[in-house]
Amino acid sequence: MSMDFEKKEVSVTSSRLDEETLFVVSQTFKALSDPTRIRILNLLCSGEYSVNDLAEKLNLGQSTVSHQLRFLKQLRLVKYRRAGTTLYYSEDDNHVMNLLKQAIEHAIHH
Amino acid sequence: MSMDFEKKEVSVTSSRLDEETLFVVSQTFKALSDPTRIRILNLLCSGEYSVNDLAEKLNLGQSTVSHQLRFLKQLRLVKYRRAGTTLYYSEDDNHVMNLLKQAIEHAIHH
DNA sequence: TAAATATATGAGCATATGTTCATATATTGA
DNA sequence: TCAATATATGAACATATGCTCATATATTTA
Repeated sequence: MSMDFEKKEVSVTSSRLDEETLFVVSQTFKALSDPTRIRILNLLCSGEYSVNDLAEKLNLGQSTVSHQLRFLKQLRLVKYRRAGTTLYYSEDDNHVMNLLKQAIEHAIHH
Repeated sequence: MSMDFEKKEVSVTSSRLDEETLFVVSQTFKALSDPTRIRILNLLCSGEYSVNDLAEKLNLGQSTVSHQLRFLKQLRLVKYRRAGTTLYYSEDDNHVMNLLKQAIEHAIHH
């Protein structure tokens, strides 16, 4: 039925976390820790959207969306394609989107 | 060799996120967005530890660890067992621990 | 019951974060 | 080139966050 996601145990590579790994991991989760960013990423799951599209659909200010997209773009979680003066944003990190989807599924079904 | 973790696509149940789901998801990721909490949870992957154990092993203040454990306990990510005056903390949410492990694996191997 | 040990808690502080407002920049078409 | 449209940016502000210090609480043992 295809709403399955992985429940298999994950083995731990290293118990010690080096500084860089710690930073990357915390930054990744920080990106997913804000409701506005979650809503943006969740919408981008369903395709491309311009900044104004996102702002309208999510009822947010244009500036708010733009700031958050800059944040997400900096972490390479989203990318954009230009068409005239319009920028169409889309997801750019399957792994992180998968983490988000897992958390959403888990939250909904519990 | 067992350091595999899931890479399968996850399907999306709903494009609209209700307030509660949004809150739960953001809180979950917020818990994982701080280096100190990541280090604590990562250590708890390998078993039980008292507050002082955690503080020593991670070179943190006792109060810092206690405050963070309260945070994690409130979200039911950890639980504890009492033995005299000592409280032994351990993980209490396989799903969230799995999210953390996936992110760590991904960060290390990229 | 008092001392020792382990942990929890609250206040205070510095820093981080997210939004808003105003404005700058960039692209297109007349 | 100028106006229109879309987006980006920076400053300012309120709030959230995480750590430290001092102290409170709880359990055990003498």
